[in-house]
Amino acid sequence: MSVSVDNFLKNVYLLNQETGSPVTSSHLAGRLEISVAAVTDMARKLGAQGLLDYRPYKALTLMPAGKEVALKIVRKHRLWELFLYEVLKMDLMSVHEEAEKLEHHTSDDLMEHINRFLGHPDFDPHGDPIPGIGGRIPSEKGVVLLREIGEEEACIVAKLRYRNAETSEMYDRFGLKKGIRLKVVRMFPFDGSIEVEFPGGREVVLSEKLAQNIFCIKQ
Amino acid sequence: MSVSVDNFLKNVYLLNQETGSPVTSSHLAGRLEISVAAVTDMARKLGAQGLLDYRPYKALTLMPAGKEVALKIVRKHRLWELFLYEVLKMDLMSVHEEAEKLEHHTSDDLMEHINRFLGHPDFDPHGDPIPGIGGRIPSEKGVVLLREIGEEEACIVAKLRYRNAETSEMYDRFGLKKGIRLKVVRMFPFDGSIEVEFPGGREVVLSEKLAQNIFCIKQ
DNA sequence: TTTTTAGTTTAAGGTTGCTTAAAATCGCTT
DNA sequence: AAGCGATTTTAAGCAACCTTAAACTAAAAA
Repeated sequence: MSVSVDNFLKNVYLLNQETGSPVTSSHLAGRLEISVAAVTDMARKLGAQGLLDYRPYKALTLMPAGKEVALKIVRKHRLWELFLYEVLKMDLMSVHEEAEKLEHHTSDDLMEHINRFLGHPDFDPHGDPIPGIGGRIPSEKGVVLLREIGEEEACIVAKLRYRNAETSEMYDRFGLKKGIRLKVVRMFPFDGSIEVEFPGGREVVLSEKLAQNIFCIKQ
Repeated sequence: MSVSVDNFLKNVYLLNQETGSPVTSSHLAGRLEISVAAVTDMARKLGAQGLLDYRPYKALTLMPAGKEVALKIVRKHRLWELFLYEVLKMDLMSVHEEAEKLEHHTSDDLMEHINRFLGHPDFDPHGDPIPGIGGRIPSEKGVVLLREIGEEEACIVAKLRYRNAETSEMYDRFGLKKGIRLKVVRMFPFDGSIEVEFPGGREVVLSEKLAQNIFCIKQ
């Protein structure tokens, strides 16, 4: 499997997970930062290999073999992220970019050494589940979007979705971290923004766009 | 820098180090397992970029900028090898192949995190020196080829040069390891083979070809 | 139903890094 | 000094992955 193929399949998987909607060529092209034509090309090729269900003008769906490849790469990505963060003490902001490269050049054997070293973890430092070798995904019971928490209710941040360097920077700026306790003060239906209270009493308004990447567990 | 460019420069450097003789296109082609024509192509390209001193029909020499690239890759390779061996407890036989891939996809920042984690080491698990960031190479004072040791003299193995999976397997088979004590029993000028005694009295004859990869320190 | 338009596919072409095969050059031997 | 064998370069071409631009489709709007 080449890097391009791996990345293609991985992003079909992730895009579908994150949006919950069918993956179109243009979505994927945007995410991979390549032309739509290049997506069509690759999709047809992977279709022929039985990795992708490709039918002209239809949404892209992973076939079982393709999903297996995707999950393996996601596993490697998330294990690397945790390793870089926990063991090498790298900045949470850099681990994504590093893992993005390493994931494609890591043998299964090396990955299992890292897995063992980490003690077979279930979640990466952003709170995302690490798929198992068999493809099983650790459950995130009770984890919901911040917007699902009612006003005046408290919650524990369980997952801060990585979008790009900017989101990470904003998390940092606000002091948002996995495990932190937040109280939802007010929701503003007008623009979907949410006011929360940090431990210590500091109150902050989070934009809808940012809040959509914040997951937590009701308390 | 692409992987191919990195590998090209690295192997010009290593080939020159190991043989001590000028690096020809065919030598390099053999080592990189690509055609001689491909070497010429790349050499001309790197010449134009000021990385390599390329003149038709002449031996290949690194220019300062190219040597810098080469040393950086060698540094990354050897740091990774040590890390995989010491921290992740991987097999000495596999670390080379893994490092061969990782070295090209590791940022300077990540590398320094690993360097720090390892305590700024000077030698990799095969005993090869790890170039510093400035390109300084830790000295290997007193390290000589096994054949330089006189008969009836003892020495400590300092370095077992990695050639391929087979050499590693042979080291294993014989029980050759960095730090082990050997006594040279006899040298056979006929075929260059060397008879050595292991701790415990076991005596073994090593072929010239194998012995040429064994370095040690006189005792 | 027809038209519009957003989205997708096809077509033609570029770059990188490789290949094989033919031509050129080097430098040694006689 | 000329020729020969070994090495290197040039030439032509291929596969992967990408591009832009033109042609096409599908599904919503008129």
